[in-house]
Amino acid sequence: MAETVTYRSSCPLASALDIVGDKWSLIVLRGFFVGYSRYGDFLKGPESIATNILADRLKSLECAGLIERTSREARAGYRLTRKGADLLPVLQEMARWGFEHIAERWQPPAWFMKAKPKDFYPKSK
Amino acid sequence: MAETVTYRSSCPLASALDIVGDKWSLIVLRGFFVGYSRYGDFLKGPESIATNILADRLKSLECAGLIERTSREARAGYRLTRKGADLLPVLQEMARWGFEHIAERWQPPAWFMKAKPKDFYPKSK
DNA sequence: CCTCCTACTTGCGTAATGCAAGTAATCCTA
DNA sequence: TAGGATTACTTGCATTACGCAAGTAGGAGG
Repeated sequence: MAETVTYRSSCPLASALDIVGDKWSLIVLRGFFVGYSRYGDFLKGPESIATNILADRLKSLECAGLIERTSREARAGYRLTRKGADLLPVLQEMARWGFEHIAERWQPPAWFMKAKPKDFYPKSK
Repeated sequence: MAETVTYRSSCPLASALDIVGDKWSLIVLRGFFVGYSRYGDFLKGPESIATNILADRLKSLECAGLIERTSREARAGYRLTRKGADLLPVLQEMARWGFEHIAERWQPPAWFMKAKPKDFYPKSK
């Protein structure tokens, strides 16, 4: 796994994709918005992510500053940072699009579509 | 290249990612919103996409119904369908996030941030 | 102490991406 | 209208990401 992100250009969209532009990162992020916080929670999601991919994604999201560990010890959980929580609108628009344009998708819950990034900011410390 | 999309789950977000969840699809889409329409246009973008990847992405986006060829002949251009144009909000939110959270990114142009998918719908026929 | 559970790592095969070169059908100029 | 330039790709091969199955390490409970 790469330790540092290398950007293809200075385009904000392209750079965002250099961080989350893969098959799994945004799925893992989605987990945080529905209340997941520990490794095992994500494994139980409906897409059945492989254990090595999950470990890898958690590391890269932490490395990119979108999530952080709740403690230094083993068996710690993870939580969103502001940077990570601020991706919520992207997930919302993507979910809206998927529901509208792909047949037979689950309807995104209203609470999810109405939520604000601030609702998921880490408790101030 | 796969001819048909296989969905990991019925989650609208996950399914959207099954279509555009890779390093390049949304970058190619971005091109259409800034006026690109032909193969060579996309090659000149700031991220220097490889020719084989571009050909592959154009095929898969067409296959998924996000874009269509302007004619059946060789040397044809491509254009967005409604389904493709409707992804604009996703790109906008991603660009907004990238500009806000990654240092020294280009500021997304105001016209881009204010644009509506309808502005890019194909001419009715 | 011994076993279970959680949180990972490792190994290995397949698929996606990246780079360079090649090709075929136009188009453009002389 | 011949011939080179241009456009729109394809092909081959190396590297990186993903997917599956199995293994390990360390704390928690009994």
